[in-house]
Amino acid sequence: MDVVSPELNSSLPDEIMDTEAMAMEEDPPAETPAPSSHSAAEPAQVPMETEVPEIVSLCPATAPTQKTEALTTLTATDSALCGVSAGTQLVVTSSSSSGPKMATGTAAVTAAQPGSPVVGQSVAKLSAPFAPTSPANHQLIINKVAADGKSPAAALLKQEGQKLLVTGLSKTGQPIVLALPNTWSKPATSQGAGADAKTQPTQFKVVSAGTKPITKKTPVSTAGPMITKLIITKALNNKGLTSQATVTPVVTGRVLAQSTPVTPPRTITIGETISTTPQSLSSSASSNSKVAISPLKSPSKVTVAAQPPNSPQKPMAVPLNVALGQQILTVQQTASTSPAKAGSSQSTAQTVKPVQTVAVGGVNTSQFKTIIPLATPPNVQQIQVPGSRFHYVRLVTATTGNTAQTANACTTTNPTTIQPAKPMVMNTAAVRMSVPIVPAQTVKQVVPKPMTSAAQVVSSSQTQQRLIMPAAPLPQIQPNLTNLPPGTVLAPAPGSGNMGYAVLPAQYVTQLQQSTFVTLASSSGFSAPSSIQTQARLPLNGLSPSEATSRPRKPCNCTKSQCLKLYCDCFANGEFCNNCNCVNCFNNLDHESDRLKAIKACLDRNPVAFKPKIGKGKEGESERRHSKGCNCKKSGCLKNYCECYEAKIMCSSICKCVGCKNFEESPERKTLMHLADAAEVRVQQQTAAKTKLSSQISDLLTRTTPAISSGGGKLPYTFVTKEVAEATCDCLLEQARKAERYNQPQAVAERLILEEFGHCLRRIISSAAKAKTDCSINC
DNA sequence: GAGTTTGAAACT
DNA sequence: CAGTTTCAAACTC
Repeated sequence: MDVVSPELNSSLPDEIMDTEAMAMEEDPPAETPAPSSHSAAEPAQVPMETEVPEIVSLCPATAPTQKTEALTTLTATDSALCGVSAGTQLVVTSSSSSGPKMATGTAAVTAAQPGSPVVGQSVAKLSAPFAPTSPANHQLIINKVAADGKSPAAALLKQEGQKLLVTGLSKTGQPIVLALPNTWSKPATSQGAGADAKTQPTQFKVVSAGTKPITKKTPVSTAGPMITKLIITKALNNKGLTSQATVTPVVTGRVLAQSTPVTPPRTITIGETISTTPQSLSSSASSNSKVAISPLKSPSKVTVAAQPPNSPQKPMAVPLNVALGQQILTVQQTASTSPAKAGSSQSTAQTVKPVQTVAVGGVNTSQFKTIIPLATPPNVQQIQVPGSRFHYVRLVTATTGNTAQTANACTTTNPTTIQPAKPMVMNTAAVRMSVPIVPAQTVKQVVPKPMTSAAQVVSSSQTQQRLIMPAAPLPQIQPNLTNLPPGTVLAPAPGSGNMGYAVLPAQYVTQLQQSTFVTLASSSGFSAPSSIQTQARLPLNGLSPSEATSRPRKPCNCTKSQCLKLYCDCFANGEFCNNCNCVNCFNNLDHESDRLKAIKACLDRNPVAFKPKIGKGKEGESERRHSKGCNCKKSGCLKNYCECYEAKIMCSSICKCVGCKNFEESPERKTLMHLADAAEVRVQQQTAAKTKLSSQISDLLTRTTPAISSGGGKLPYTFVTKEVAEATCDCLLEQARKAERYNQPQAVAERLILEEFGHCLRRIISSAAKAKTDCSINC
């Protein structure tokens, strides 16, 4: 598979690079030692990267004979994993044998495939010594085994009892879930197979969706620095549910190639079945028991959003039509609502999951990395990088053969959901695309706005999405990807033909994420909503995640900038204009070329133009502060003209403002804050009151809604019917006549009438209550 | 809603 | 880098 050129890699954001950094150039696949050898104590030399915990790359070398395609790539950074990589060998064994039979407790990850070459030497090694077992059980168990059983890495894992959940899709769309149980430390039964038999490795259950046959052998990218993140790439051979899992080549760095026959989706669970760890997604970020695979410094936690296995029982297919160029790709997402099935080989669902989401959670949920590859070629991987406003989409082309296969799989899975679409003709060489596409705030759980441009994503429903990319080749622009806003199309990687880097607009991703998350939520039993929201909530420009999430993007009103300058908030936020009031807007895919140029121009002027302005301040200072500081002169920094005030932060030492009143002790600021708080409270109260009133009215209507009787409109619970009103009036008139008859004063007459009215009301109410009671009894 | 004010972005 | 202009949002009436 073709991979991004080194140049592009170098230009990628750090987060991305970290993920990719694992490139295992050192060990060509062919030279990869046999799995058995890996099981030995020989520790792989893993390049350590900075503070980030060493990353383990579970990338088996590609067997010379294997023709494979890049599949699922899991990237994770974790101390535990790092420890593993550094000190121990990771053998990934995919095996159909039942999980219980698998050895557990060691630091080795084994991928079962007899005879399959294993692991890159650079780090963790993937070996495949599993006796192929029952096909029905498409479990891949990755056992982490210390070479000598005393590996520090193993110890680390045991000590922390971390949990690793990795879910992803193979390139062919097969979901792969790696779950590292928090029961790391718990010794399990020894594994009889492989060199790991002596060890007591913790079990990794790897269940993946069936893979497709890959006809093409793609080059593996060796370029790029060593990754600090864990990259697990694996292809499973599920052919006919009986085939052996094949761990193939891996990719150092980026894309893994692998050839495997198409099979039902499999879920790879490390350590535990998904069903046993339902909380993983939702609570992963906050759970200390989990191993954090994070590009950031989160040594103790690794949270990887899992892509739930397809479940035949309740498949939720989310077809995604992607038009790249003039071609349309159909991507279908299938979610399973029955997590228990995840671990079983029967996961079976014939469907292929095109979308892969890998969320690498940092500490406290604020750091994530999400990769959502689309099953169809090119695979689209969404990467949510912690600390970045943008979401990155990684597009990996697949072979045409795969494309057809994917389409078929989708059809098989859920024909009704499949959208007629042309398979995209891709170059045989796979191209990885990594570009920021969406500001974090856009990844919120809100209904995406409909795209106004035909060239943009069209979402006809929650289950259908269409990405349309410009047909014309885009300029060979390779802006600084680190700060690249959405919508950019990058120059094609060498050998990738026309393929380029396409940046999807925020809406695209929002929609895509929604569907993906829904899929995740419905399957595997995780509390998807929470996890999704957690993932989606990244700090944006100083706004708390909740704020960013709840605040809808304001439409711009640009008239002269064509929305291609930072004046435009949409553009500045890396979004396409959508439902805006702008005039002559170029901030859309219709003008992708111009947009790219504008982006490049902005980046030329300011390399960090698209980075959040609100970031962490110096130590000891406020947690959040404006990266550049404001320059207010007249507003006293107490109006929204001031970017600091607007972000609800106080001015800092780097501000150049004049007459600043936006500081902690400022009485004006306090007053404003109080007023603002009071106003907010009022609004909340009003909202609550309205809600309550509405609820009460609704409830009242519900309770008093009369059932129409057959007799002409009489309603059992109606207090005042026509007859009752007439009778009441008669009573009142009778009182009036009585007063008149006895020449009573008017005041007395009025009193008599009112009293009678009161009597009538009481009788009406009493009758109504009785009728209601009777009805409730009879009905 | 029109006009004004404001400060960031863009330009020189 | 500083000064000026442009621009769109925030604000006022």
